Amino acid sequence: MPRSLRTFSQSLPMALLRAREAVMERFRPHLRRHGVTEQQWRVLRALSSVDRTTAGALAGLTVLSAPSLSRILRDLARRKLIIRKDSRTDQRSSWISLSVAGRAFLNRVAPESEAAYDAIERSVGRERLTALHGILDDLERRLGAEAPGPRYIARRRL
Amino acid sequence: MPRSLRTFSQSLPMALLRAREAVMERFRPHLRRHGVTEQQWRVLRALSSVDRTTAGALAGLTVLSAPSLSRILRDLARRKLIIRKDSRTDQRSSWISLSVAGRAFLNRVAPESEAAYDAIERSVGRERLTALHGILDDLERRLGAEAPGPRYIARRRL
DNA sequence: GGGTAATTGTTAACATGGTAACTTGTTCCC
DNA sequence: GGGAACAAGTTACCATGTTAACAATTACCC
Repeated sequence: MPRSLRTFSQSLPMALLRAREAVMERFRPHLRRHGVTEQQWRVLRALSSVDRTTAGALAGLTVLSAPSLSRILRDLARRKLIIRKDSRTDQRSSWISLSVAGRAFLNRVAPESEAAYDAIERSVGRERLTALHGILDDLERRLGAEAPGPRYIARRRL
Repeated sequence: MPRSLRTFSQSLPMALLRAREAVMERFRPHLRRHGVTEQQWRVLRALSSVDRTTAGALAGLTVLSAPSLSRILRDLARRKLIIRKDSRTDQRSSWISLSVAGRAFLNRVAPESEAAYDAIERSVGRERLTALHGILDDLERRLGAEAPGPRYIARRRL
């Protein structure tokens, strides 16, 4: 087996991509059934944990680029799942929060999501999942410290 | 700290996404400099390890959807980095392989990629990386076995 | 062997992701 | 307090993701 071959299948980005793909397979069906995309769901989930926030902070939390988030927020606002309210202190940005309908939507979908997650935990094992989270967090910390680049938005943990 | 909040930042899909993002940050600059997208690079890398293959198999290896791959192959063929040759036994598909130019391109870019990977290994630690690969593979095996869905293309390892 | 079903890959249509450019507003700092 | 640098968000553009429909070929199986 030539070295290059082993390298490709063992490459970290591919391994992370495949793993994430395998996990998302378990969530996509019911997100689809409820009519939200994966990214929209990320935004709603993030909003469910912060009372209110700005677009920039949301972009960091959800790992979405500002332009993508901008469109997603527009659509979610159209569907009345979120509310935007102008900031008084900074007219460039606005406060974003879940609407009552948005919170109701989350409460409707979240249980299925939890169930899927529980199934994953049963398949993989709690201790292995815990170990995985630990390593992923550590990797992120060790790699994330450098080369923030321009217009970097801190992807701080909640 | 409410439970939902902890759940979001600890969700496995988000953790995998953030980790992959942190890793890709180290590769994007030089891919960009060499004028290939992340997905094009995945295809070239996969081709570098298989002599020749079909579109379906490539889709599995690179975790790209068939339509996306179809476009990418068209573009890479236009740039003369790959070669397509009709199969004799099955006229629906064709054999895809790197061209000489494609191989030269890989040899030019791969060293930088290797250097980035080495830097990651130094930051994270070899044993931690090995452990991570092990857990990711295991997770994939445990989750991937079920629900293949229609038109499933086996994402078998190299 | 011949009709039906399944497979392979492509194209089309539309939503999304990312980069860069742009607009507007804010901060800095002299 | 005024001009330059910076920051937040949106828009424009192009590559990709996704779903469906399609064409061509092959496999099934009666």
